[in-house]
This record gives sequence, C-alpha cells and structure tokens, in this order.
Amino acid sequence: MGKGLPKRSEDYSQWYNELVKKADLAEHSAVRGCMVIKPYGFSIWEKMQAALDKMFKDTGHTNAYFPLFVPKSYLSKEADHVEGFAKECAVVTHYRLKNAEDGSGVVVDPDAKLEEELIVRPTSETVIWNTYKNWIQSYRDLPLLINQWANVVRWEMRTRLFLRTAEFLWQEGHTAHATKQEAIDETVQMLNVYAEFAEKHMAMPVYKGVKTESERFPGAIDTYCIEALMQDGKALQAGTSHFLGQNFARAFDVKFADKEGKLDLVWGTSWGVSTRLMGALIMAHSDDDGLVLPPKLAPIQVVIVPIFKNEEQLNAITEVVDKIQAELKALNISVKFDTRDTNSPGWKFAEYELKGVPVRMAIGPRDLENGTIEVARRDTKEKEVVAVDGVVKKVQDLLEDIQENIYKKALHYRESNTTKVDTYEEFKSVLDGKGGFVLAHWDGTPETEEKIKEETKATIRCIPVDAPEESGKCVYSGKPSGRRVLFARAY
RNA sequence: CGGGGCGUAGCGCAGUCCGGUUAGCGUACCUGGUUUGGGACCAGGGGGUCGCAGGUUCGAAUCCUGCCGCCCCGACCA
Repeated sequence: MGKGLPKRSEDYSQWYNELVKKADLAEHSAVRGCMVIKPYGFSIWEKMQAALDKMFKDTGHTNAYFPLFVPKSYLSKEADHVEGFAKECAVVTHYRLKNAEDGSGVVVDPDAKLEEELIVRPTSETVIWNTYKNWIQSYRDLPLLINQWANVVRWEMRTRLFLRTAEFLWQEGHTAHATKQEAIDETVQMLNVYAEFAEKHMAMPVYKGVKTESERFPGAIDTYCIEALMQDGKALQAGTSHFLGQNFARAFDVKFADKEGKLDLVWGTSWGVSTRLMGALIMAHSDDDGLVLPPKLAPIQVVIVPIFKNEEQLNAITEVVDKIQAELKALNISVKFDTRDTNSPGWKFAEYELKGVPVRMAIGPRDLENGTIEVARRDTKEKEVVAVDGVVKKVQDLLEDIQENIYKKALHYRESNTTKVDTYEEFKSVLDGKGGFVLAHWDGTPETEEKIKEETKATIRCIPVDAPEESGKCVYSGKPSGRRVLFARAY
C-alpha cells in the first residue's frame, strides 16, 4: 500500500523523496536547496537533540551560542580550512535595501556596502577560536568544553532533503585542552557518544573509524567518523569528531601558561552531527508502507484508534481508553487517542503506518464485549488481540522489543552487506552487485584511493578503529598493507 | 556549475506538438445523507496569477526570449 509511495526496489531515491514529504517531515522552500522542517519532522529532531544534549552535558560540556556571521578575514587564517570551505560560502555584502526607482520592488542599496564582507558560517571554528583567544590565559582555564546548537550554510550544488541542504541544523562542539593526549581522548570520547546515540536511540549500527587524508575535515589532524549503511547499499557518514591538533590555536594565537609559567599553544577538537541524521534514520529502517521509527525517537509512540458507529459507542470506548492512556502516560509513553470521525479506521491505520508510529491499538464494540484490544506493531506489521487487563505492560515491553528488533534487523543487514574481498575483480563485482561495505587491503596512498574512486565511485569511508592487524596486499596496487579499510559508495 | 526531464486547484495528472467559447480529470476540501474491524458511498458545492517576467498575435496554458524552482545523470562536496 503506502498510497502513492514508490517502492524501494523500483526507485530508491524517489521513495525517499516522497516519503519525506508524505510523512510530513519536510518540504522544499522557495530558495534552492533550503527546506522547511515540518512539525512532525521537527519533533523527531527535537528528540534527537534532547538525547544528545543530555549526553554532552553528562560528559561535562556546556552550551553557548556564537554568531551566524564570520568576518571574511577570519576564514583565511587557517589555510586548509579556507581551502575546504571557500567554494561554498554565502557572503553578505550589503546591509540595506531600498525601493526601486521604477517602483518594481526593492533593490540592494549600493550605498550600503559593507566595509568588510561577512561570511555566513559554514562551521564556527574561526569565530570560536578567535573568542577562545580571550578566554584562555592559563592551564586553569582548561579544558574548555563547549557545544552550540546552530544553523550553518554551505552552498551545495546538489541537494536532497535532510541529506544535503544549503542550510542545515546541527550541533558543533569545540573544546580546548592543555595536552595533546587529552584532546585526542576528547575526540574519541565524542565519537563514542555519537556511536552510542546512533545505536541506542536511532537503532542504527555504525562503524567507527578514522578518515583518510583526502576525506579529512579541512584544518584537522585527524577526523574520526561513524558510518552507517542505508537500505540501498550506500554508506552514509552520520557524524564526525575532529582532533585539530594545535592548528586553530596557531592560526588564532591561542596560548596558555602551564604550571611552570611556560607558554604553549592549546590543543583543540571539534565534533558535530546534523539534521542529516534524519535522513539516516529514514533510510535505515523505513519500508514501502512508510516510516519505521525507533520508539525512543518517535513523537507518538502509541496511537489508539477507536472503531465506532455512534457517540454512545465512542463514549464506552473512551472510558476504557482513558484508563489505558493514563497508565501509559504515567510510564512516560507518549500516546495519541485519535477520535476523529472524519476519517475511517482503515484510513487512520494507513496514515499512522506512513508516519512510523511504533505501536497501534484498535478497539471497537466487539472488543468491549470481550474485554480485549487489538495491538499492532509497525516494524513487523504483526497484530494480536489481547486482554485489556495487562495491555499496558504488553505495550511497554513491545516498545522495548521494537527498539531492539529494528536495531538487530539493521545490524543483520549491515553484517550481511559487509564483504571482505582480496582482489580488485571481487571488489568491483561486490560493489556492482549487492553493494554495501567492502573490507579490503589498501596500500595507504592517496593515489590509489583516488584511482579506485575514479574507477568504481567507491571511497574509503574509514579505517575502522578496531581493525585487526592483518598483513595483505592492496587490492589495487598489490603493495603490502597492514590492515583492511572500509570502502563503499556513499551519500 | 554542465547534460537531460519537469513546472496547469492542497496533492497527482490530461490539455501544449497543430494558438481560438467558460481550462479539464482523479484525489483532497465544504454541505447534506447513508456508513465505519485495513485508505467507504451517493448527491450537491467551492477552489486556478496555467512557475515568474517580457515578447509575437485580433487572440497565448499552447509559439519565442530570459529568469526561478524541482527531479535524474555528471563535476564538486559532507
């Protein structure tokens, strides 16, 4: 069913686009590449934010806010950083409009040209390090552990709702430390926070790893990442954590006095996840009938659909449902009782499936007689009729089971779509066949990486952090390699 | 940013090639009635700057030019 929803097997990207719109998650705005996040979609994002924010606070971070505009001169202070972002920056050149002489509307007032142009932040390292310079004098000011929730703008040429938009929402953590090791530990810690969030809340298994030089964040020494597998066999980078070394401290002259009074540059990290996670969530679990949401992130966890012919019946049903609702709410389970008589029960069933509500209950006159209620789970579409007594416990268990089940399903999918290969022929045939992740030996050179990318469109997603030492030969060059790296075609 | 496709009611589309009454269909919406255990039915009704701006013409959704947006492929990029 899924009225009008294309099948994943027929056109995966069309399926994704339609699902985002039909499930009321987001829509395009008038400006190219920008999106309106609709209430239902934003509710999911808010749930993600709340869980992540708590994890950041629990690891000692505090939130702050830095401005949207970055003076142009800041961006040029760290060479790699400019190089990486220059091509996709929106620039503010004027600060005033005026009415057009010919009455055709408003025009930019040429007299209101800014002395120094402003960049709309593509990321905030530069403003933040420029600020940290004033905040940090001695080792006593360290570590500085700050996060901000913000929007950023990257002028992308090719956009997809959530996956890559010109403006997107994210959080960016920016920390400063006295020692290299402490900064590395922080980088790894936040990588683990992301992985835990992905697995426990999004029910999405991820590989943790380090990016190769060519995939590294501009200005970082090392970029760590979590990589997830989507149902079409393509990989998606779901979060990054960067060890910045002393690069930004050097560029913005951020020094601290240690216990001996000696001045040294501080060590930095930055890390972020964005509304792209929404895209990951959709593509990790959903099916041809619509969204499948993990209970922990579902805006509505349980929906109750009454089946009635008249008001008396609805009243009788409501009496039973009110009790159930109260008990569910006491357990912090969000529940919606949909009493609208403007849509049929069947219509509602389809609608809540489209929207990915994990558990649906239906109750009608027949159930009232029998003291029963129908309980259906979204992930497997299984239905069963159970006694009203004890249904609350049943639902509570079911929510946990769904959370676990969709994780296991995604994990199984990823395991069976992660293939070890030892020859280039195999490498190519796996990519063109079942797709997914490919574990292969690589000689460690950017040249080989580039050639493979040109020939197969697959990139090195990461060097897994837990990759076992294993001597082998590069699938492309035949040169020696010490471990396998993770390849895939990616979003 | 290059190649291709598309833009007509909230959504999905026909009409465009070959210009000509009042621009149509499905769905959604409103009213009334019958219905309600997997996207109900009948009757009546409202809703349109035909993406935007110019041009050609007696007359433009239709022909011409420019622009905007979306989709697919590519280049670029997280």
